[in-house]
Amino acid sequence: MSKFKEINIDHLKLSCSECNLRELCFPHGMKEEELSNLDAVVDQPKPLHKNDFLYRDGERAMAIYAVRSGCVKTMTESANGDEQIVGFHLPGELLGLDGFADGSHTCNAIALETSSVCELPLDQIESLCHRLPGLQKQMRRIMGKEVNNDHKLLLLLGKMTAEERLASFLLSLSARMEERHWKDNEFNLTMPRQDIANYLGMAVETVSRLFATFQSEKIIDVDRRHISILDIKRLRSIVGECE
Amino acid sequence: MSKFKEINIDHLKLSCSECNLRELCFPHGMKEEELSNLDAVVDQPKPLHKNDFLYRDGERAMAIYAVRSGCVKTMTESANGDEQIVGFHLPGELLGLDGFADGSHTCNAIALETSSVCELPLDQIESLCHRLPGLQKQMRRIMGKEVNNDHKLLLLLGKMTAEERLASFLLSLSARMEERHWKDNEFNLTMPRQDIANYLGMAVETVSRLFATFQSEKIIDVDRRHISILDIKRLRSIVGECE
DNA sequence: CCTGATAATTGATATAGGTCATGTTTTTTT
DNA sequence: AAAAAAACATGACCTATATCAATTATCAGG
Repeated sequence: MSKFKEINIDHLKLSCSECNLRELCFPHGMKEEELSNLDAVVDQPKPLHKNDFLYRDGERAMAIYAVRSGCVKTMTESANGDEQIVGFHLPGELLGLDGFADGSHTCNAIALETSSVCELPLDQIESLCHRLPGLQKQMRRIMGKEVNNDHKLLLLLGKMTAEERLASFLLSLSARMEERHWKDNEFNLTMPRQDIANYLGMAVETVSRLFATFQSEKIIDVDRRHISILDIKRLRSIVGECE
Repeated sequence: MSKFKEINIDHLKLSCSECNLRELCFPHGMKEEELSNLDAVVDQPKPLHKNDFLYRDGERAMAIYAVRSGCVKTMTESANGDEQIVGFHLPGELLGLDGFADGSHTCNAIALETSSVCELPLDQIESLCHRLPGLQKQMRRIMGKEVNNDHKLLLLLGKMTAEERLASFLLSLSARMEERHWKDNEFNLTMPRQDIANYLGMAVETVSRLFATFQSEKIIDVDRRHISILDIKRLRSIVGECE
């Protein structure tokens, strides 16, 4: 038995000003006194478990969300039932902007593993943005980022080969790991191959085969969901980036 | 010689409150007195000619733009030089949000034909949104729409067959024609086949062949750039929408 | 610790749609 | 009006990647 008392950290609210993700998240570029205003409205509900929905297509949009830990995927559904994953959201990344157009979400947000999120309620955003110019500006930046992200993905799906897509995916993950001051050459995939395949617009089998190829070419090392990037230059040259 | 005096309509400013596109554009949902505030800052520079750039990738973002007449395409460039068209913007539709992330545009915006646009200068947006809650709300709606649009396109590129893509494209155009109270079953394409192909992630030849197939099946009538939709139900069933 | 279920790999085969080549029509330039 | 250049169409062929099938590895629950 531990001599420490067990406490339920679910109910411990971590303030934005103390959050180590603040530079990636809502608070980016905000002043100290603005942050305390933000803290007052940001809620942290209990964590999501694997496969829990954060929100569903068609549901009324109540908030925008920031991932605090774990990973959340967003996916659109088509008329005839097939789905396209449009994003994997890592800690510090935001989601829920799809509800801005007409007040209802247009995609599903599902936790890939146990994850906690922070909520910024929509009904408070208006007044909050009015009081905090920093937040207003950050909101615009966030949306711009989302749009740019989507554009990159459109380019990937529209113009790249399967090999380029997977290389691009790994590079994107690596870069985002670095942003979080985590190891950028060694990380775990939080999603199954199926989800990677769906996101990149190809078949699972192709993902498997490409992982095998990259491994045999000593570009990466794959152990189940654990990825080590051995030759990032090769990855970059595959997607066509000059050094 | 005409007995009427020639006037340069380029310098005639049409106010937002009088614009017949106002319900699709910035003014949507705004009150009468808010509109006059909007009018005061919206600029209408001289028209763009075919192939003129409205803005370029990397350029500092100065404004967000609304198409008033004509059509403007936006395209992203990849590291290795290939391009993906991410949108065709019809009158009343907005563009330029890609500059919100870090103040610089990340795509090129090019006129497909002689087009005029209205500009809402970025440096005035902040104070204007502060004064006009209606604009603030509309800005959010606009961004949500952009995100939803991109998601639909991701689904198209990630999951649909060439046939479904082209059908989907025609249906989207038709719906947008209707929004503008134009004929929704008969319209002219403003873009060459090459651009359609690029946008839909396929080869020009495939676009040509599919137009021919659709025509032979009496789904549409194609005469060069003129499209008549003969059987919209068939188009809907191709993309998998139930009636 | 087993056991069915899920996830991942690997091989064989098929095909949607790309690429190449050629011809025609339309548009632009001189 | 002629020439050059785009834009578009159509046929023949090919390839990247999907699909199908079978096998192995991993995981979640009793």
